[in-house]
This record gives sequence, C-alpha cells and structure tokens, in this order.
Amino acid sequence: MQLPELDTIDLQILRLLQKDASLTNKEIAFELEKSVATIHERIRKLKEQGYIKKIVALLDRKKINRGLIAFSQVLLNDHTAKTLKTFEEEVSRFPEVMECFQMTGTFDFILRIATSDMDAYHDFYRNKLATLPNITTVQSFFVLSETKSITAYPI
Amino acid sequence: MQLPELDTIDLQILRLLQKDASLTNKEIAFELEKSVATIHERIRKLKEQGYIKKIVALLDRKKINRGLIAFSQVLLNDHTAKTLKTFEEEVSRFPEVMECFQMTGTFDFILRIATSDMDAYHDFYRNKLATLPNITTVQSFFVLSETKSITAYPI
DNA sequence: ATTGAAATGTAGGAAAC
DNA sequence: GTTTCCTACATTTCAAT
Repeated sequence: MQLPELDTIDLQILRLLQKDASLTNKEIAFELEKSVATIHERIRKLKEQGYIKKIVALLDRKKINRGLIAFSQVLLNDHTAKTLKTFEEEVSRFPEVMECFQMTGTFDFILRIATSDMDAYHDFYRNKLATLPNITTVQSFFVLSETKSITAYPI
Repeated sequence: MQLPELDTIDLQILRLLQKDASLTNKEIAFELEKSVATIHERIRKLKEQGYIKKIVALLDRKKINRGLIAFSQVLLNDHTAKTLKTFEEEVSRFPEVMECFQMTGTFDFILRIATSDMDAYHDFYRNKLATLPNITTVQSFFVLSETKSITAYPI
C-alpha cells in the first residue's frame, strides 16, 4: 500500500508515534537519522493535514473499574433516516458506550459497552439501552479474555 | 464509582490526559489550580502504578488507507486449551487484526479487522483467516458508519 | 524541505515545609 | 503530599541553504 502524500520518513514517524507518542523529537530524530527541526516540521504537518488526529493516554481499564466489555448487537424495527439518527444520538449519550457502528448484515448497530461488572451492565441494559424507542432485539456478548488489542495501524 | 487509590485530582488528570495527552503539566496545573510539581508527581505515580499504560498518537484511519473495518465472529470446532491458544497466537500475527477477544455466547472469538477495502478484506479472509486450523464458521459484519468511537473512559 | 543555532518554555529533581 | 527553586532538556522559531 502506498499513501499519496506521505514519504518514508512520514510513515516512520507515524509508526513510532502510534506506538509511543511520548517519544521526544530528539529521540525520533536520532532513530531516523534526521535533524530535530525536520522531525518537528514533519509532525507539525502530519497534525495539520489530519493524519494525526490526537495524542491520548490509554488507561488500564481494569484498574479504573471497567472490568467488563460487552459487544451488543442492536436491531431496530424500522430504518427510516429519522429512526436511525435518533438511535445514534441517544445511544451516543450514554457514557458506557465506547463505540457505536452502523453495520451491514443481520443487525443494525454494534455497540461496545464498558462497565465495571455484570450488575452495571444489567443496569445499563435495563434502564438505558432498552428504554430507547424502536429497538427490536439486542444481543449481547461479553469479553472473556483480551488476546490482542492495538490502536496502532501497521503502516 | 470510587477508585481506591485515586483522589479527585488524579481522576481529573486522567480525564484530561485521556482526551489530550499533549497537554503540558503547566496547562494541567492551571486547569486544576495546582502547582506544576504536584501535577508532575501525580502523573509520575499514575504511570508507575499502571493506571496510564501508554501515550499514543491516534491516526485518521481513512487517510492511512484503512477505510474498511470488519467485525468477524469466529467459531472453532473444539475448545481444548491447545486449540484456543493456537488460534489466538496465529490470528494475532496478522497485521489486519486490530483486536481479538474470546467471548461468551454462540461464537468463540470476535475480531476487529482493518483493511483498505473489500478486496483487501477478501484477501485476508481467504488467504489468512480461513487457512487457520479448527475454524468451523466465520461470520463477518462491516462498518457502514462510525457514530461514536472514543478511547477515553468516563471516570 | 532541511539544517544548525538561538531563544523560549517545560520537565525533572532536590530541598524545605 | 505539596511548594519553591534550579538545572537540564525539549520545543519552537528563524535565517541560510
């Protein structure tokens, strides 16, 4: 795969920053055998052009009481633009919802829900998700173990 | 929810860094009305204690040619420890696999696959995923639109 | 677009409270 | 655990190439 605007140096920088954005420009410059100013300018452009969306801290979810991850597949009873939009807006407001994707296939949306435990999920399901209008079915699956979970796209 | 070791200042710091880890200690100190040294010490401890796992750059996946996200549900034909472990190891090696979770319910694993397009997914499916031993079924669903996608846990 | 060097700002550590 | 001070290091800008 080749990306139009990005050369090898850009790709190397993105590779490094996806893994560890606390690297200093000096460290990256050393690694890539370029000057600090070059790295600085490259990163500035990568941010400006939108390749780098944000720099974030990733937390240990178990330590902050988000021990349970559920994937919930939601089927709606109609697919008018209005119903879809309303569902998306409402479900996005719940803090338990980390992700909401509209999907192809036998259901409409997949949600990733993060809660402390099954009691908290139950509460979310009964008192939040299931109260939304136009839901036909919700099928939930729970994470038993996390084999791989990366945010860095191989590029 | 209360976390044992963390006070309000820690939580506020984590909240800020989850959203934007490029904030300087000075900026955080101003926001929380604390000294820079206090913030520095707090963050040092939050890293040391493992609350903050890593600082990463999040890229715009469409710009780096990862336009298609699939969730693939995999069912294996036996559930011996060895089969599970082998599947996990093999599937984790594929660069297209961003996430692999073992799940409760009617299938064994859910994978999040990132590729450039449907052709690339097809290639992954035929030449990589489907070649792994002990797979009974794979059901794939594709992301039509991304309504919400956050990495910051509300705390 | 890349560089080295100058100027500014921030991080990291020590000492005192 | 927090603050103040100090030094080292990092970022940012700029003139030159």
